[in-house]
Amino acid sequence: MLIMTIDLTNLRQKFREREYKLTPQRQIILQVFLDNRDKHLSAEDVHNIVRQQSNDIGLATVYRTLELLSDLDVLQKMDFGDGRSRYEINETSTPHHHHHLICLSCGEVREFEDDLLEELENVIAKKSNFTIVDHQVKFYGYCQECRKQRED
Amino acid sequence: MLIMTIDLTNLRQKFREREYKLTPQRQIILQVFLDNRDKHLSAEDVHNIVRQQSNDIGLATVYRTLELLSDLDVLQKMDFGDGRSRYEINETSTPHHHHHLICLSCGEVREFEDDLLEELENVIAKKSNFTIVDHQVKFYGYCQECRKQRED
DNA sequence: CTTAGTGCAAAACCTTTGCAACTCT
DNA sequence: AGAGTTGCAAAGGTTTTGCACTAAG
Repeated sequence: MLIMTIDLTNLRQKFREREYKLTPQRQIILQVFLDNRDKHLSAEDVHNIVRQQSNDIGLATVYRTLELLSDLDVLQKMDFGDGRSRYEINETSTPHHHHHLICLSCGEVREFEDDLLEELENVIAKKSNFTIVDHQVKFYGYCQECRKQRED
Repeated sequence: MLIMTIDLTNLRQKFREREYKLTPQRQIILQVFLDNRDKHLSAEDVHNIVRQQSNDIGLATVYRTLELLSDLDVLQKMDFGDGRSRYEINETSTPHHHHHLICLSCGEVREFEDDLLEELENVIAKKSNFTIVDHQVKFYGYCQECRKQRED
C-alpha cells in the first residue's frame, strides 16, 4: 500500500491543479492539522488554536477552508454526535484505514488501525448493487478506565 | 437470537419502570416510527407527519420525545451528514444488524442487513481493551441509478 | 393532588452567506 | 489586473430552554 503523507508541497500542487490560491490562512490551518494528527478538531478548536498562536483568522474562513480541504480529500469530515462537525487529516491516499472507538461513559474518541472491512465491503457491494468507495465505522463501548471506575 | 419487537405494550412497561408518563404525544410519536420502519426520520419529518394526521404536537415536545426514546433504546439516533439528526426504531433487543449505504450522488440512504461485523468487533475489543457494546457503519458510494446516469 | 410533561416563544448554537476590501498568481 | 479569498456582521437552520399551564398516575 502506498502511503502518501500530506504536507505543504503536496498541498501546493493540489491547489495549483485546481487553481485555488494558497493563502497564509490556508497554510496555517493545514499546519494545525499536521501538528494535531491524532485529534478530531472542530471548526472552533481550529479557530482557538490559531488564535493561541497569535494568528487570528476569521471563523468564516476556518469553515470555508475546512470545507475546501475536505473536498480535496486532505481532511475527512466526521460526526461524533456532539453537535458539531469534526475533522482529521487524511494520512494516506487509499481511504478508510482506521475506525473510532467512542466511550459511552467519558466520551473519549480513540482510533483503531485496521482494515478487516475490505472483505465485508466487497460482499455488500455485490449483494446490494452499490459501488462502495469509502466507509466510516464507529464502535461504542467503554474504555478501560471507565470500566475500572464502574467496578469501584 | 431473540427478536424483540417494540410496541405500545412494551413501551408502557418501559415507562412504568422508570416512572415516565405515557402521554398521547409520546404514543403518537412512537406510532409514527412504527408506521415508518424503513425510514430515517428527522424531528421535522416527525412533526410534519403528525401534523398531517391532524394531531399537532409542539416541535419542542417532538425533540424531547426523540431524546427520551433514544435514551430508552427504543429509537436510535444517527447522523448522515445533512445537518440534522435522524432517528429510526430499534427493532431488536440485540443491537447492530444493519448498516447504511449512503449514495454520494443523490444522497439516498439504504439499509443493508448483515452482521459480519461480530468477528471484527471481537478482534478490536481484544486488541484495544475496549468493551464494545454497539457499532455504527456507514458505507459511502454510488447507487445503481446514479451509476447509470453517470454513464450517459 | 403532585410531579412530570406540554406548548410557545425566545435563546443558544453551529454553520452559511452577502458584500466590500484585499491579495495571491 | 483580475479572479479568488478574507473578515465582518447578518442571516439561516437545528436544537434547547424558561416558564406558565395542563394532565397523567
